[in-house]
Amino acid sequence: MNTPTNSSLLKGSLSVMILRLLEDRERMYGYEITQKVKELTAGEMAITEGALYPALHKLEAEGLLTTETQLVDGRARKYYSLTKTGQTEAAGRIAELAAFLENLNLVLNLKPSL
Amino acid sequence: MNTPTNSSLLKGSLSVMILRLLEDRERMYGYEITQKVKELTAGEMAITEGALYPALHKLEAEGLLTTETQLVDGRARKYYSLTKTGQTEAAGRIAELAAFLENLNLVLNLKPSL
DNA sequence: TTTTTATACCTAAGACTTGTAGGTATGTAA
DNA sequence: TTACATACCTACAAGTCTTAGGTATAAAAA
Repeated sequence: MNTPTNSSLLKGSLSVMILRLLEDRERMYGYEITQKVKELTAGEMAITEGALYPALHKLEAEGLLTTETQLVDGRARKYYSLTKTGQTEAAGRIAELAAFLENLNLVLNLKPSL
Repeated sequence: MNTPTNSSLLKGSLSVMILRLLEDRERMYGYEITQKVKELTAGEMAITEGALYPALHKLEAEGLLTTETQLVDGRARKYYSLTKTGQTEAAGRIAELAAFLENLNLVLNLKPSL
């Protein structure tokens, strides 16, 4: 397994990534999220657990996520899903981030390098 | 003057925006940067001065920027330019951010909404 | 003439997110 | 039996940003 090149996230993006992943899936558990992100980015992006779990707990406290714990192969998994409020909020926050990224690109004016 | 819709930045992007703007320009002063960002984003993105000036000072302390103060119309302007080190570092940090943004898009998998 | 707006710089305090660095525990492979 | 993958967690420090002030000059509006 190769070491991720991007060790740090842009602060504020993690919770939106979580919400976006859960928009497309019924439910996910924490460890699964870390693996899915690695998979989607070909190992280039790593979600640290020290950031992930507090983020999940905060989204749950905000009422955007609900949990159900399940025992699989003798190990406890905590599945997270979007609440109804979470679905609405997710759409809003994702749109907000998308708008920001468009503006960021306007400022950066990056030339296509490939 | 319309109120910016994006009140918050993705933490970490500001310094790269500054470096990118200075890549294309000999020199800029703080206030000019805030106006240029507004202009480029049609007023949607606002750089707060409370974030901008500390960021400029840090980049200068890191040796990436140099300053020259000039009096224009009775008001002092502090012009910032990239140092030689700054030019190298700018290229690196911009590439790093671009790579991160690509990975972020892979995770977000945003559908074209317009 | 006085007040407001635009220009132009600055800092302090607090909120918030993240990385580092630990910890616990089970199942499986070496 | 040792290491690795799975699976959860927290405390602390570092860093960036927003909010909310401050100072000062020039020009425009009231």
